[in-house]
Amino acid sequence: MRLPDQLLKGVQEAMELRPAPGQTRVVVAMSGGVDSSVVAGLLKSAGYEVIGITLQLYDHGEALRQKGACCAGQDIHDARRVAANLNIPHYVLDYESRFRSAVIDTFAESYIRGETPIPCVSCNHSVKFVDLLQMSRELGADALATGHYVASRARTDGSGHRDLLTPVDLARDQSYFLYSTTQAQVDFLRFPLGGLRKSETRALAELFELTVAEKPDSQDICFVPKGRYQDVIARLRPEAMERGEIVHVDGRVLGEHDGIVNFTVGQRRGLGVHDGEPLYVVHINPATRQVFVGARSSLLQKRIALKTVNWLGDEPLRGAGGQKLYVKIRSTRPPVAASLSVESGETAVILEEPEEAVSPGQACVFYERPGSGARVLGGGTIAREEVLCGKTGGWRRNAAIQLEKDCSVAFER
RNA sequence: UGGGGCGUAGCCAAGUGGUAAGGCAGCGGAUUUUGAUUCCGCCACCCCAGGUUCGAAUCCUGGCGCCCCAG
Repeated sequence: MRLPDQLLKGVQEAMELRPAPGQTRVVVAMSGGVDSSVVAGLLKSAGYEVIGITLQLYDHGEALRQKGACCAGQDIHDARRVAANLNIPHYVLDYESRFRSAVIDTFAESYIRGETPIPCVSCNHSVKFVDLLQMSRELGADALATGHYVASRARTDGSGHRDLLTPVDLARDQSYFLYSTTQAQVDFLRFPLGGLRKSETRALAELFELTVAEKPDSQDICFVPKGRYQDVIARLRPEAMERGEIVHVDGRVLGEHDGIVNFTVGQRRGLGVHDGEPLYVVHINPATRQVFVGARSSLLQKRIALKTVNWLGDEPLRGAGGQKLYVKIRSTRPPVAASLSVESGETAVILEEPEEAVSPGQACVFYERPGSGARVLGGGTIAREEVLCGKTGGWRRNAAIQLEKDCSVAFER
């Protein structure tokens, strides 16, 4: 099959690799899905020397037939077939133990701490962009390409670095999951789908006659069979399933729950308690196993403290305090205006308008502006920094919402 | 054992003769490469038994249960 010259030229330009494609070796991270398969096809068609690598990340037994997963069982077969059809070398690497410690264990730890983790983030910044990237270098590759819907572009300041950008197809934007990618990793990575819409990718898959052309998009956590992540945690850290109180922010105990693992800040359903108006999880205290709930309005928050911040801006993070930017605190909503605060080593974001359900453990991702082609300036993990009131069991946050006047006992920062 | 009130889904609750609002909780689905959110859909023959009526959750009678006031 032959692709339009314009498309191939576009791919080459987006890759921004020095020698001609024929002298350039690119490793493609192939998950077995449509997107990364199309990337392999595109690069091969554009003349690059393509090597496909698929990571085997978790058990190939029970998850074998799971739909919408990646990186195990059927998906590995799919990737292998695609590579064979495209006539490119393909390797399957066993990263199970690495994945278990870097992603699955971390995932469980986070819930134990009363947070809501994003396994895709830790997978990207550990296994994929550290181990796989290292492997790519060892294979003599000039770049590692993935099927993520993000873009990147060489800077014009002569630094030799690249910027991470939001993609054309904002409905598919995956930059939220890639904020922790370091500058060095960004420099080596390429994202050939950043300029395409998902529908175009599907069309290309048809054109390449890929067996995965109609495969459904992946969904849910890849290593969790049947979407019950609680089961995974229960096996790893049973203490996350211990019962505890469900407490209204005004101090009333409304009921009991079956473990803090079942809750995330901002959650409404599945609480099992009622109070006339809808109740949302407002705070989780892992030490006492209390889950605090309250009205939707008590979820509003303007200041977001961050930890483990990754900064991709021009000047060092230290000097970036006060910088205006846009942030996303969840993957599926457009970024909102905010400013950066860097004080005595602590990074926080001050939102121009309060947001509800800022969930600790989730990501706060920085953008220079809304829309496509915007620079991703990094991001951080949303930290827990609430203050509990020992006296009444009531709760307040940042003094912004004062529910109790007599709060004196401040702990867990 | 005098007086008064009440009994509608798991909870709150509207409906006083015309064929059961709404909210909370729950369940199902859509959306989503995390978790959530959001959205859509589902969810009662009205304490029981008789009676009046073309027709009763609504009226009458009798039960049963609960609450309050009084002593």
